[in-house]
Amino acid sequence: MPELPEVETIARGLRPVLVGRTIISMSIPGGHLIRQNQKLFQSKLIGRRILDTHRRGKILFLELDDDTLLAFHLRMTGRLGMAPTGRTVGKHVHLLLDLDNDTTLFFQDQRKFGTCGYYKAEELKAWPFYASLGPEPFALSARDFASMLKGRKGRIKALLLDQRFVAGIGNIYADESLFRARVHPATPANVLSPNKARRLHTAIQAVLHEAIAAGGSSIRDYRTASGLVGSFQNAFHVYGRGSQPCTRCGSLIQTAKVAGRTSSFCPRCQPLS
DNA sequence: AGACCCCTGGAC
DNA sequence: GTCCAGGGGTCT
Repeated sequence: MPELPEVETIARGLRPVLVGRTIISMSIPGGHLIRQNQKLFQSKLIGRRILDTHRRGKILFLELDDDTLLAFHLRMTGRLGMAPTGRTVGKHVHLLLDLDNDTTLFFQDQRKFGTCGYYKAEELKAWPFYASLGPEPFALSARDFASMLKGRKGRIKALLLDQRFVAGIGNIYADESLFRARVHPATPANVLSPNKARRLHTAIQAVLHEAIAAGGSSIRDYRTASGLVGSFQNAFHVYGRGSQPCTRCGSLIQTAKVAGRTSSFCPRCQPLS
């Protein structure tokens, strides 16, 4: 599932092949997943040059040359990739942007949870989800993180998954960060000791950095912009490892629903204090 | 805080 | 055939 490291990997992979290219034609098979009127969408995008790519939380942006942006949210199974123009890309393709060098950017999404939206830069803050995003994890100091936990009675796992609290973390990286910090996912945020809060902050940044360096985690669907699998799934300690032995202590990894999500943790390394 | 919804396909 | 995966929206 594309979370921060996967979206960052895609944004970096697309940058060298998209920057400077102009959109010369496009198609919207099926018409799903586009947040705006299709004709309007089409009339705005043809002729636009792509200036850069960037990521905010789990959103991937293409910056266009008239101070507008194309925003992709890949949700569960969304995928962005490049192909020679005209080549059949496969099933579940919802948007094709043909570029001026006989390549095509495609947006594929088996489960159709993903979205694509077109925004004027100054109108972006009118998108409620974007406007309410919390800080980027790498821009968050340990001190600020600790103070954000104060007064939050909810469970720490729910908070990590809340994009308004901190942007970009999903189920995989929440579980892996909590394991590394030795914090139980159901711990109320406001009872975390200063020491544990600091460990968790360190763990989040380390896990995300390592996952980006590994090109993300490929459980099933995720691929980089050039179609490669990531490798961070090989470094998982808890995610998807229910009833397998803990890599640290050998206890069996447990699973439980926390914040409506399957959560994997080591009952011995991550005691509920 | 939890339930349901969106959607498809893999596991059983 | 049933269950499950889960990001975000919405409703209770």
